[in-house]
Parts: sequence; structure tokens; C-alpha cells
Amino acid sequence: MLEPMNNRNRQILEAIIEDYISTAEPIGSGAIRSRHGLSLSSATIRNVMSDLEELGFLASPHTSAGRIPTEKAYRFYVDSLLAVRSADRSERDEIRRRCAVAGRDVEGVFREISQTLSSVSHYMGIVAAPRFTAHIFRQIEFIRLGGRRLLAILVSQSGSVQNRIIELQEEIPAEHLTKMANYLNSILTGLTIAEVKSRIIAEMQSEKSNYDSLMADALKLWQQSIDNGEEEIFIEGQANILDQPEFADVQQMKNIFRAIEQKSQLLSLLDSCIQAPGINIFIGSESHLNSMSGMSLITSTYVSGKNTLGVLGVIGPTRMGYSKVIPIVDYTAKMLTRLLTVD
Amino acid sequence: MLEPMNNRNRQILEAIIEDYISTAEPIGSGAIRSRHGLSLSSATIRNVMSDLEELGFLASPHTSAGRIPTEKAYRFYVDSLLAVRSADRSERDEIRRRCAVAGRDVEGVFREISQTLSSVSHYMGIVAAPRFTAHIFRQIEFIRLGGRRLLAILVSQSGSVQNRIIELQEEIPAEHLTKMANYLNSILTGLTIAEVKSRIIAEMQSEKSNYDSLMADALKLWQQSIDNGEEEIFIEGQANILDQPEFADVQQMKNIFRAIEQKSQLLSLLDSCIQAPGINIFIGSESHLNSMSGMSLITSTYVSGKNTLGVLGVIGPTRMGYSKVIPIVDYTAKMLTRLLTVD
DNA sequence: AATTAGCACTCGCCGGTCAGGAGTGCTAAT
DNA sequence: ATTAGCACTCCTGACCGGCGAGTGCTAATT
Repeated sequence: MLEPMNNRNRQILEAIIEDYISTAEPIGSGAIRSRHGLSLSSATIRNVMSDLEELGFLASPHTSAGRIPTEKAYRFYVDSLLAVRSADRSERDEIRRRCAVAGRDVEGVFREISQTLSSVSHYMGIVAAPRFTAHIFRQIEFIRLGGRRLLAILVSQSGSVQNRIIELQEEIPAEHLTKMANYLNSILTGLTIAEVKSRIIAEMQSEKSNYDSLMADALKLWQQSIDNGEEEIFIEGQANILDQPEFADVQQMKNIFRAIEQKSQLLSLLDSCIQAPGINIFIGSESHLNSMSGMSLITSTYVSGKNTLGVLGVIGPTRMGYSKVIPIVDYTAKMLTRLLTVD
Repeated sequence: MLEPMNNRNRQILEAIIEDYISTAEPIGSGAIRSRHGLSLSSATIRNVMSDLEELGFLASPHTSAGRIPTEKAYRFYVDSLLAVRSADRSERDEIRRRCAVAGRDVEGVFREISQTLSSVSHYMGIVAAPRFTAHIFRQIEFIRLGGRRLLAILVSQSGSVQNRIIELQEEIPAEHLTKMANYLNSILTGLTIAEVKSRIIAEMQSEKSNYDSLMADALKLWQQSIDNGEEEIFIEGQANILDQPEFADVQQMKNIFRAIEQKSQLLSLLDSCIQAPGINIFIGSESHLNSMSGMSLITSTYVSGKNTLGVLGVIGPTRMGYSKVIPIVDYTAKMLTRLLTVD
């Protein structure tokens, strides 16, 4: 009978996984014995490995190669790793240092964080900017460009800016524009962008705006200003991942780069992480994206105040240094959270 | 004696280049004769090829392979190609169509154009956004975020927006902020951002501002708002280029992706094109960037009114379909120009 | 009953050899 | 000046055999 997972089996499995993570080559029974100083013969280890294979934790590329961990093995490894130690001193230092540098505009912060994730982990860094609809409205401004072109600038509490050019049917005098902006600012302050939407609809149906065409126009203008387009997503360190031996195969690489270019699939995956606060890990096919086959994704959510804003993480091969990367992602998310709640 | 370039030699050279562009394999004397129906024996062609090699237009990977064009050959080819025909009907249509779609914010336009370049050419598209300092100042706004955080928003005539968060030493009351903004707007309207810089310095030395601390503060605030950081650059279609057979070699790929990630070198190369309006072509080492070895860059400038704003182009292997891509780049630059001068 | 030594076997990898083919360069004929 | 003919080069792919790492099984050991 297959004894599910006694202590020794687990120890051996972890040894295999760790060796494979560092060497990227199939691990044989002899190698594991010598590298981990176990007081077991290679024959015994072979027996254990055979069991582990039958349980679905290991696979052999061919008869006489060693064995490599399956996704199930990584999952087991990661789960049992829950005793997450925190990131190394030096890693923490670098993350902190680079977060401190990230001054400039809000967008620049996210890009910098993404680069940091990538350079510290040596895989790809990814940051999904907060869905704009989750932001709290601060102010709207209309600026006349030449002719009938109008620039609408939307600012959120946290300093994110979204802007959009509007082509008007007819020119609107400057004083009307400021009135419109004032009107919108007065009724919308403090709402999230999502809430603003319903507020606008309510306002449009109210009597007041029906009598005042200026206000009605203002509300229409708003609807042109808000950009319900796709969220932004910052991926950095693509070159890093080329160093991984598994991408000697060109086909695999194409997959990944296509996945990165499309972004939309990736984005909806990240979006789904917002529900589950804290660390999330997708190993290989767990992401249900076939462009991510052979890849793992480690994410964490970042927060401002009491609502989670967005997700950041690291993408690497399934054979990833989980024990290093998980703390890195965790710590970076915390730093970003702190950065956003400095207020 | 080596006769420099009579008509027949040139014809053969072009045939070789074109064949090589489409097959990516060394071209032999037999192949060229059959594919182009020349009334010459393969022996004659061999003699010609031998001459062309000595002149530096061809190289042979090894004794008994065919020949491949050198950079010098491509340069010759491109120069003699000056009778640029315009882009295909279908290509023009697609470019026009996608330019029309590109509504939204200014940044979005550049990204869309870059994607268009990439998808029409099947290589990588690249667009360098206008140097912000070339823009004409339109308006500055200060918006108070929580606490001592201030958001400065800078708008240009053309609708580009740059924003930046400033950490203040001490809070500034709202009415002061509007006064400061008004002051800055009044003295800076119509200048380019570059001109603004010297104007600010002049203004700081003038008596007026020395007596009015508000104005002095406003000028200081400006200096914190303007972001003299790097320009933006949009590169799309990286996955496209993986289909090119020359990148079966992984090493080459790494080079390129590193070059793309750094951007700074690439940017200064593009910058240098602003001086030379119209089409610019860098073949292989002509760019003097060794990360671009084996790659060619075709650029064109785009314009608004009378001053050139920026550069766009296509990056591909030296073995690139120049006769197709050059018109594409040319046409796209014209479309973008038109898009920016709609006014 | 668990562990281990021993051993036959499998299979990828590496280097060497060999035939085939594409292409060249040279020479001599046209 | 062009071309046919031919020897020569060198890449490619197939095939082969030995090596080594690793396995799985069996029998001996603890």
C-alpha cells in the first residue's frame, strides 16, 4: 500500500524539489544522497522515489534519467512552506531603497516597483495598477486646447491622473467650463469613481439639471471624460527570464512573449487575486492560461487604508525559487502599501 | 580589374539580396539563375558573385555555401531603392483605419501607432513620444491631495499631460495655490517648455518676485513640477520578431531584449534622427549600438505645424523587407503628422 | 519487515564515420 | 566574354558504438 506522506518521504521530496530548482536537471537517487548527506542508501531512495512517482509528485523524462517534480509537487512544497521566513536582509534593503527613490508621478512608482521585483527576484516583475474605478474622486478639470478640442483631467485622492481629449460639437466658453467643473466637483467629491457613475445617473434624472442646461451638459461631458478602458499593467525584466535554461527552447519563449503582449488574460487573472488578499500562487496550469504553461505566478495584494487597490507579483518558470520569491513579493507588497498610505 | 558596378552586376546583386530577404538562406549561383530567369549560365554568375564578394557586397559563410549580402549590400540596395513606391493599398488602409481608432489620451495614440507599425510590418514598432521640452506650455494646475502632498499637472498645447506629486515642507492654503498657478500661467503662456526654463530663471532674478514671496514660491514650485526625466518610448510587437529565423539563436535574442529594456541607448539614437527630417535608415552596425548588431532600424520623423516633434519607426533584422517597410514607416509618419495637426 | 548491495538493463549523449548534395573555383573550350 | 566540365570543399543527416548516469529487480543483510 502507498503510505501517503511520512516524514522521510516528505524530506526526500523536498530535497528533490530544491535540487531541481537550483540545477534544472533531473535528479537521480545517487545525487540526492550525496548532496544532502542522508543516511540512506541510494536503493532506498529509489524505492521512495518510485512511490512518489506513483503518487503523482514526480515524473521521469525517460527511463534512465533522474526525476523531476510535477506541478503537484511544487504545490505540496509551497503549501508546506507556509512557515514563510521573511526576505533576506539585503533583499529587504534593496526593495526599501528603490521604493524610496520612486518619487515622481504615480505611474512611475508602479513601473519602478515592477523593475524592483524583477531585479531582486531575477524573474519578471508585474504590477497591476489600481482599477481606476476604485479610486476616490478628487477633482476634475477641463482645459481648452485649440479649437473645439477639450482636455478633461481627472484626479483621484491618491494622485492618480487620467486624462482624455474630447472633440466638442461646438465651442464652450471658458467661464462655462469652470462652472461645469465646479458643479461636478461639488457633487462628486469623496465618492469612488464607481459610485460616481450611479450618482451621475441620478443627477441626470433630477429636476435641477433638467432646468439648467449647463449642468446637463456638464454631466454629458463627464461621461465622455471617463475612460472605462483597460487597466494598466507594468511588466518588467523580460530579459531576465531568458537566462533561465528552460527557455533554450524557442517555442516556449514565444508563448510567454505573446502572453505578455496581450495582457488582457493576464490582467483578468490578476484581477481575480484582488478577492483573495495576501499571497496567491499559481503553479503552471493552475492559472488556466495555456500561455502560462510551464510558468508560475506569485502575487500579493497591496492596500491603501482598508480597501485593496491592486496586485503585484513575479512571473517565473514553475521551477522557481519559491522560498526566496514569496518573501520578496510579500515584502514588496507591504512596502507599496506603506508608500500609498503615507498620507 | 574590378569594374565597380555595371548594370548586370547590380541586377545580380539585387536578385541575391531579394532572394535572401525572402528565404533567409545563403543564395547559390544556380538558385539565382533559375529563380530570376536570367539568360546567363551559373558559371558567369559565379564570376560576378566572386567580384561582388571582393568588393565587399557579399560574404560566404563557408566555402561551399551560397552567399549572403553584407551590410554594405543592404546599404547599396536601400540607396538605389530611392524610387520608393508608396505602401500597398491594403497596408495604407489598415494604417489609416487604426489611426482613426486611436482616440483616447495622447499617450494612447502613440501606443496604438506603435502597435500598428508592428502589425503591418511584422517587425517591431517603435515610437518616441515628443520630448516634453519641445511642447508649448498651455497651463499648470496645482491640486492638493491629502496632507502636504501636492499634485502638479502640466498641460501642453497639444494635450499632452505631465503630472507629478510634490511633497511640501509646509501646507499651502488653497487660495495661494490658485494665485500661484495664475501667476505662472500668465507669464508662461505660449512658450515652449524649454523656453520656460530660461524665463523662470529670468523671472527669479527680477525684482518683482523678490518682493513677493508668493511668486518666489511659485517659481520654486515650478522647478519641482517639471520632470526632466527620460522621454517615453513605445515599443510593441516584440513577439513578432521571434518568428524571424535568425533568432533561433537564443543569444541574439537576449541582446535585443536587453536593448529594448534599457531604452536609453535606443532613445538617443532616435533623438539623433530628429535633426534629419524624413526617412532614416540604420543598417546593422550603422547604429553604433552593439546591442543592435544584426538589426536594422527604419525611422521617420513626425511633425506638427513647422517643428518636428518626434520619431517613429520599425526595428527588424538586417535581412528586412526594406521595400515594404520603408513605405509603411513613411506613410505612418504622415498619418501621425496629420493626426497631430488636425487643429 | 525494512534496508541495502549487486547487477542487468535502458537510454540519452557524444564523437566518429560515411554518403549525399549544394556550391565553388579553376581550366579549357566556345 | 561566356560557358561547360570537373575536381574539390564543406555542411547535413544518418548511422553506429561506447560511455555514464540512473533505474528496477532480486537476493542478501540487519
